[in-house]
Amino acid sequence: MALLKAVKAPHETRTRILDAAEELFMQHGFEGTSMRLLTGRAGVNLAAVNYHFGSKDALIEAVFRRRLDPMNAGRLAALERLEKEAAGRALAPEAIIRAFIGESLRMIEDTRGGGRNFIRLLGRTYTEPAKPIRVLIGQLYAPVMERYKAALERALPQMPRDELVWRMHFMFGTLSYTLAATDTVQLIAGVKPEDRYDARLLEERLSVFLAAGLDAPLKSTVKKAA
Amino acid sequence: MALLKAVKAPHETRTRILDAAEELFMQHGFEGTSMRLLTGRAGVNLAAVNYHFGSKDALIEAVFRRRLDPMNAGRLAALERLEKEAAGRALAPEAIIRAFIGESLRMIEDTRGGGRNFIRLLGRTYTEPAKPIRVLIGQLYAPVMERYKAALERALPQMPRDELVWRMHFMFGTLSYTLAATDTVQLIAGVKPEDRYDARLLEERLSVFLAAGLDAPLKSTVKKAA
DNA sequence: AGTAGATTCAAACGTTCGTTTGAACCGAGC
DNA sequence: GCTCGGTTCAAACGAACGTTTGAATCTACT
Repeated sequence: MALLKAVKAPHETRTRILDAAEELFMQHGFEGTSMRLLTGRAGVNLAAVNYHFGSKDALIEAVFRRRLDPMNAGRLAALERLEKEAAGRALAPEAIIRAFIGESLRMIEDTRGGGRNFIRLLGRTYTEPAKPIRVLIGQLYAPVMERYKAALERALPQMPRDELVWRMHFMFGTLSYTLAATDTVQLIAGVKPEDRYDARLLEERLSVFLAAGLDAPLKSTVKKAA
Repeated sequence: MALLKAVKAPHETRTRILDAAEELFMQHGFEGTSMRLLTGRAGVNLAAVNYHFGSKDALIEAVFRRRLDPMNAGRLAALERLEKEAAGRALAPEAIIRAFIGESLRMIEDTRGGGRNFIRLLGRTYTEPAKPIRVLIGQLYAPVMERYKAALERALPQMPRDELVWRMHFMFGTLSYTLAATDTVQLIAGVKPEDRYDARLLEERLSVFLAAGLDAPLKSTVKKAA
């Protein structure tokens, strides 16, 4: 029957390539990772990437889709769960923030499944110069961002729309930089190594920091400097 | 006499190369920018980069040093000016933040001199995978970071050192992401185009947001989830 | 005018890149 | 037992890469 076909390791080669790509793209970037290095690490033939994915660019897209689609679905689900529980009452901004960042942070504890590799790769990619990748990321994120923007607008009805959009940018920047750069460019000494991958602690620190920034009182007048 | 040599355009070729590199590295990344594209844009011969800088890597380093050395010197000077004015009294955290980010933001208004290109390039580079570049950036920033960390420790004596270091990371991430990604990954729709390069407005928004996050009250106990 | 040093130039160097090719291999279905 | 679609393989493709070369050109000083 159709149900029984391909029992063992249905897409093993595909998966091995995706896993190796995740790790190597994170370490060396897209252009810095050659097909020979990648296929060597994955233990597959050089031609396997082009056979299974078509091209290197298509592989990059597949790497993102594999993780980002469920992650963003999780973000939407978390927000809806939150709104259901609230049953019409206003949501606390910090709860919305936690729903958004929690999904990323939980992946950073996943050392086995390679989720951490992906999260750090993702953080890198927000500032990626290559245009097709930027467009892809933008497309994959657009629905989530719209949804969270709407939720925050309801949670902070008194805040001007302009200001809220900027603060969302700030929040998003903090998250992506924290995920991507804390263990690469060590600009500020003093982070305890054991705290670096403690997702629970990081979620606490981030959400407290971000919630305060998001709720910061507006200065009604821009003070004029001398 | 030795004083009179090379009167007109002392290092014109060097400067043209640095300017082109700044722009192209920002647009296409380091590996995505070939020497042929770069020298073509600069209007110089293909061999000029190797003649004047030695190698592509050395050019990259020169690009950063040209802007980062004076920028970080400016940051140190701004902080010292602040402390001198305070004459021993405690500094407001927000003032320290403004001293730090102001130096970057002023460059983003410099469309003529290419400062904006560099600032955006810099934002990209914090998440750069290539190790030599990470090391270089770390070296160039280390003294400034130590200095600002000390200043913030004095301004916020009640805050645990661990927490402060993380919050500095968050702040730095927000700044670099904001500078790097505002017009590339437009994840959140709604930013008015005319506000995007208004350094004055951006400094207001950023410093209010960051100061609130930095000052956020600590949760004394990490609440336990079910 | 002549020369030495610095700079520019066109051309080529060897290497590595992503991709393609066509044969070899595999496991299930008539 | 044989065939056939799916997959893997070694080998090669042309293009693009960073760098080097050696002659040509320019500039400043005797």
